[in-house]
Amino acid sequence: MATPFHNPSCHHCKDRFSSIFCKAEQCNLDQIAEAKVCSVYRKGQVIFHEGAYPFGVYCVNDGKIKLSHSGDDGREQIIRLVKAGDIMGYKALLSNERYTATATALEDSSICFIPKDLFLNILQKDASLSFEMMRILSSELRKAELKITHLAQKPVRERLAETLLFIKETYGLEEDGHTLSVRLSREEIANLVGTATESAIRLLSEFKKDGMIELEGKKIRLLDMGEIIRTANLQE
Amino acid sequence: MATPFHNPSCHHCKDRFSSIFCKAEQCNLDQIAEAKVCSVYRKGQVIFHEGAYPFGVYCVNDGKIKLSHSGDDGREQIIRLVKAGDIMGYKALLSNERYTATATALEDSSICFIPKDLFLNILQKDASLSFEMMRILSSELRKAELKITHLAQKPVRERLAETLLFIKETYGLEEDGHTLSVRLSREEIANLVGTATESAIRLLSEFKKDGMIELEGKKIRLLDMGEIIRTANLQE
DNA sequence: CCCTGTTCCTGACAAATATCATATTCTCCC
DNA sequence: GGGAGAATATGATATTTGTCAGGAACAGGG
Repeated sequence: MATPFHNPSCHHCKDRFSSIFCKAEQCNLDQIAEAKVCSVYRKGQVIFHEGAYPFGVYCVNDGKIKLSHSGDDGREQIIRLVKAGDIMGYKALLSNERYTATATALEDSSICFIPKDLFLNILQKDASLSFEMMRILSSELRKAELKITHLAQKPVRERLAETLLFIKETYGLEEDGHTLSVRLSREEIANLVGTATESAIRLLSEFKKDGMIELEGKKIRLLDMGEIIRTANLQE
Repeated sequence: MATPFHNPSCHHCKDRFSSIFCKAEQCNLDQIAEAKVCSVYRKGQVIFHEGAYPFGVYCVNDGKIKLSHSGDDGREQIIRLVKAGDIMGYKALLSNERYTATATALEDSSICFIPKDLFLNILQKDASLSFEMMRILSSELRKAELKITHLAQKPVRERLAETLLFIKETYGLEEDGHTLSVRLSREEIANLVGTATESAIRLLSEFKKDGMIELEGKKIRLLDMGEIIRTANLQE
């Protein structure tokens, strides 16, 4: 299972200015810093499971995580990519229901756990934290609705290009300025796009043939951003 | 344009126990009751437009409204059906961006408008109201993510059956216990399902032939709920 | 190092769905 | 009531996408 380790301090967390907690009042931050438990999860490890009851909220200190639904026939649909500074598991907590998604580490990650009672308690007291929470929820909802529209209306080719851009937005590029700084299997890419693995593979090959990208194992280099954006056919 | 009329009182609103405002403190409710402006919108009228800036939040006193994105190629995707007691326009307000959806009345509706400053102000002060707001956002997000999974993984036939169930859940049935109490065009149904209008029409005909539903103009009667549920193939 | 299981890739084919064309029916307005 | 325009219905066809099959490349463990 996950390995606990010396808690990194919230006050020195490298994401303390970008995460939701940058809005929290100092005294509340102190409480969180004291109560939280941090653990290291290895690549592939599950942080929480769809169907389980939530006991708190997770704040990613470092690493990359995917959140996915397991569809009826067992196929996975990735609904969110989580990065350092992001929190996860709040939806289930707020609506007091079970997790609707499974969180799996895409690489070794260190993740802090904040107990339910404390988090909800602080949320009640700290208006600016709860406002920030609403902002996050609104923005996720907006993205989800856009994704619904695109799934319903855009062909796989456009959605794949869009997904590449989305991965870049989320996790950024490596030092070379081209390579996506996350390693995803073709199946994971397909599950992000919402298509069959073979279709994703085929289209990636096409993109490569067209000079838009370069493939080397799980490395994906975005060569022609202009053409990728054009292929994604975004208007909004 | 919309016709203003004598404001219905929040304190006697038939939805005061089910809407988000049932959680608000009394004094805040008073403020809202005083500041709000209510208007009647005729069927087909637009309440707010995608791309416009929000000046407040809308609370539906009576009627039925659709919220839709206009896709790149002009095809509409319906992302939410709104009923009496629901609020709308909060996403744009909270994230301080423009509307991402257009709200159109599906039938004559009376809708209250609550100015932005007041709403945000009260949200800051009233912890239980803002908690309720988070609950609503979480639940919408959950629904949106489920829809993403289904769009990506389920065939149109199943999604259509699911959509019929969804319409029933949202707007309920008429007195006969079978007829959906909303009149939607075939195109609107298709835009809810995320498919071509012709496909929706064809499948509705099939459902009818199979005895699951009965069609009479825009009236849809759900005859065999068991079979509809089975066709929707819901597991979650 | 080799073996084994997994992932990746490509081709052939099948199924699902969209598109186009054309009736038919409905609706609303004069 | 009659006519114009829209909505609905249905068939034929094209396109997109998924599925299946088989081989190549790769990764990890003994």
